[in-house]
Amino acid sequence: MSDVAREAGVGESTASRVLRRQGSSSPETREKVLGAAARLGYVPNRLAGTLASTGSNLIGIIVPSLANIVFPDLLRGAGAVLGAAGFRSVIGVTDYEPDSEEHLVESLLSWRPAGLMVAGLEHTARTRLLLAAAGIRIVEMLDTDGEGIDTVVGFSNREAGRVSARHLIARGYRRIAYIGHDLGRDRRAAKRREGFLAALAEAGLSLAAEDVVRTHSSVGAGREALDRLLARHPAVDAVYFSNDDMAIGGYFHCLARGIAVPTRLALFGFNGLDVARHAPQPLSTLLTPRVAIGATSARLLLADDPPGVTTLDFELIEGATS
Amino acid sequence: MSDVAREAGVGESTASRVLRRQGSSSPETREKVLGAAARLGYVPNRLAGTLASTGSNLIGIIVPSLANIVFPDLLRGAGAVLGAAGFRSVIGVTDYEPDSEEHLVESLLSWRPAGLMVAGLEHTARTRLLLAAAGIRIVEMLDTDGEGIDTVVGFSNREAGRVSARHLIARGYRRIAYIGHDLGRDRRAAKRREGFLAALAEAGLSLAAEDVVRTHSSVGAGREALDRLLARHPAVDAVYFSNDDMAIGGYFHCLARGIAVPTRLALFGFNGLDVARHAPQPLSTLLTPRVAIGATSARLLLADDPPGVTTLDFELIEGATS
DNA sequence: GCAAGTATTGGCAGCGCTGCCAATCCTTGG
DNA sequence: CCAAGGATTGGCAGCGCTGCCAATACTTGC
Repeated sequence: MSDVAREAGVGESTASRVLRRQGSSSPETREKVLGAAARLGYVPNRLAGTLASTGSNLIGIIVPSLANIVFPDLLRGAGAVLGAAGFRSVIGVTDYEPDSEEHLVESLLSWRPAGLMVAGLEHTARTRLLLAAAGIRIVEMLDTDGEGIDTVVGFSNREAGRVSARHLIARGYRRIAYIGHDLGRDRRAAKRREGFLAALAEAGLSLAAEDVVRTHSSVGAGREALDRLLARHPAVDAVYFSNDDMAIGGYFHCLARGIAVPTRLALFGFNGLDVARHAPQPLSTLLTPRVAIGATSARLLLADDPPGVTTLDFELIEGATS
Repeated sequence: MSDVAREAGVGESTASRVLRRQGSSSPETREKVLGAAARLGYVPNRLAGTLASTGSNLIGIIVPSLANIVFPDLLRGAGAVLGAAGFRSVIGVTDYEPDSEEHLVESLLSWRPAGLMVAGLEHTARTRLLLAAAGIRIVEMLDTDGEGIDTVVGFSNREAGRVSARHLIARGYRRIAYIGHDLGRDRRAAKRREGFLAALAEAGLSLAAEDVVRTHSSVGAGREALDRLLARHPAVDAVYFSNDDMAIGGYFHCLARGIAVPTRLALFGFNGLDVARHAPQPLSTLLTPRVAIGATSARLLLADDPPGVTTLDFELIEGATS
């Protein structure tokens, strides 16, 4: 920057002020500085800028995965709001490992971000400590079943499970099964299952069958799981899937095997993915406002409201598979 | 850090050395410093660290979108390699706007990243200038049809289009249509279409019909486009889609309307998405090594090989829809 | 027991910028 | 024409760390 100042024949502070369009400067000075900067191909150094001033324009965002479109959707919503406000996102992917999350929090914090967004409420004790002590706004996303550190934006996964169960029960299904994926790591999916079981219990029912794969969720896994489950429990009349990826797999299995949906077997998912909504029979599922949660989280991160919980609820999509 | 040094009763440089596990230090000193750091809840400041030293551990990654799983896949591959090497990704999303890309490049460059990864070869003149002058490794991903700035990792989209056309021709289809999405912005999709048309021409054929939606690609758009196209051109016997999202939509339309695939109508996509491969009839498509491209790009970014083009080719999936 | 290493340590400049404050210039009103 | 007040400008410390170098402590071989 001092090169630019010299080239423009002005002081460093003046150059700095012009380049940041902050404070006052005469039009001629501005022109001189901008011209010099352009001539020299000057690219500011935000490291130095941020170090010298107070706040950075970096926002850390931590998600468990990028393989499931849910999280890119979240990033998309957040990125749009942050980008428009001149902020940049630094992404960390935990792979659903709490320890990995802890490292990422440390690592991202060392960049002195203006705020941190993280998916979920479950963290290691040290992660919570780091976040609480960071002195920046923390937003936890996608879940409201538990204690937040600062700001929380999402919905109740337990309630999502309950709503799904009540829907199936109301439709008359009684031999209801569950098909899920790695629940030890995906805590939100586990909460949905809990809520689902609780609502079944309230109706005097229990799970007719269950198949939980060890891998992460995928269409293929859902398809295979349903095949397995029906082989063992042919009397099942409805299946609740841990998410739409799995449910679409189940739906494909039914199409392939000529299993009538929903007369012979009902299917219910979670997320309201684009592909699920445009299937020949739109999948019955819960639409989650993922992009909106990302956007709202970003907005709250940049605002300075008091800590609190913002609920952006899911919406029941009746579909044609239940 | 000076607080930590004081608390530990050592000099700043010693503390710095211990905290970076670099250079030599006695076990006792190390213990003292680490203890002090833990007691004080010390979080290093990489801004200062990077400013004082030479290189940062930030890598800028610029993609056009997060709505299509292709790009999260790319990020996933890159992130895994980068994360393992202690690097962090700063993401920018251009929304397919070259000007937006230019701003992002500037903005990311101001963080003095150790390298920059960007999807595609098409940039504004100024973007190319900025990238070429940045003095860091630049990797352009997903396309090899054109001039790269430094390192290029991907495949030929034009060739992908050609291969797809030849496949359909070899299968005996002659009244072939194209269904695509916003080609002005998605240059790679446009190149595939070009290659496709070129191969048709080589066989003495031309497009029997075409429907290009203005929006970005989606299952719903593909479904509607096929409906429209068949209404106007019922004789079409095969459709090449701009990608699997669109093709899946087309497939769903066929299922819903009872159109026999591939006997009455063949469908061909691009990308080899999970959902497409597990459909009742696996979609005929080209599988692109997106995660591998991300990973390879990251690896080359961190290595210091000479500039060049690395081709990671797509693979023809015969599927059951052609 | 001593010189010649080798391991360990601390001091300090400086990375490139911004914030503060003082200096200078230009208006305006009387 | 002059003083007061605002606009514009420049100098310089310092953000928190690392790299360099000199100083000190400990080994080893003979």
